[in-house]
Amino acid sequence: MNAFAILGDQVRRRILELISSGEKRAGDVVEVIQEEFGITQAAVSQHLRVLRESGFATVRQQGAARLYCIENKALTELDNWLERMRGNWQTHLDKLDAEIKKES
Amino acid sequence: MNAFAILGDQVRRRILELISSGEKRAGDVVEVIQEEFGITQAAVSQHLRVLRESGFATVRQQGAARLYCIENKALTELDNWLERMRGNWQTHLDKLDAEIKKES
DNA sequence: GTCTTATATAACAAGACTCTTATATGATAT
DNA sequence: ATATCATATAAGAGTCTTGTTATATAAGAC
Repeated sequence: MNAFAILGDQVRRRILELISSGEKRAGDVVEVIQEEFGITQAAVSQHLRVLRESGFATVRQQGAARLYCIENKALTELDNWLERMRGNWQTHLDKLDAEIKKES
Repeated sequence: MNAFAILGDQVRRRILELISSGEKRAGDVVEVIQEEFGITQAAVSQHLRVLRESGFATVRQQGAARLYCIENKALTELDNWLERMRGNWQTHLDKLDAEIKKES
């Protein structure tokens, strides 16, 4: 799965939001997601795994708990792509502008 | 499909790149995608449809051809989300910084 | 050690996605 | 009107995703 596909899932986006402001225990994430989406602990854990393996999140053990934290490197990839798209588009608009000015 | 899911597909991202610098005939898009991904005209047409229906692209008829163009509104949605994520993350980092300074 | 708590994994079912081939539509040319 | 070109749609197959239940692992409490 590529970075965009990872974010294609609503639940994963929400998890990222939850861990983006700082470390959260897996259990706390589960609690919120369960309330909001009504899915099982297992399902949430699988999403956490996807985020881990794709580099969107990092984990560390703390006692019996596991703390998840967002890793902004992956977000950067997305951002770069959007930036490039916007760039192309803008170039196009600029050309149109130039056309219009030439005509008038 | 949400905006992120739309971009989850490699082919669709490539199509967006192709039409981001200005209008392109469906046929021209098909040609490039076919060469790069080896899929049929029908498959490309289906992706174009997804992009159309999700608001990522607009079309207009020109003779027998249909011209596709990127619509940047949808990209904005993604951008906003990334911005917000980065914001949360940054706030978190700032807090850590403050912590460290207090300690030293 | 045994029990409990926190989390991950396995196996599988249901549904969504993305192709394919075949066919339809709609514009242009003759 | 018919043929052709450009593109879209339909129906179906295979695959991928995302859930579920059941179970495993691993840490801490007693």
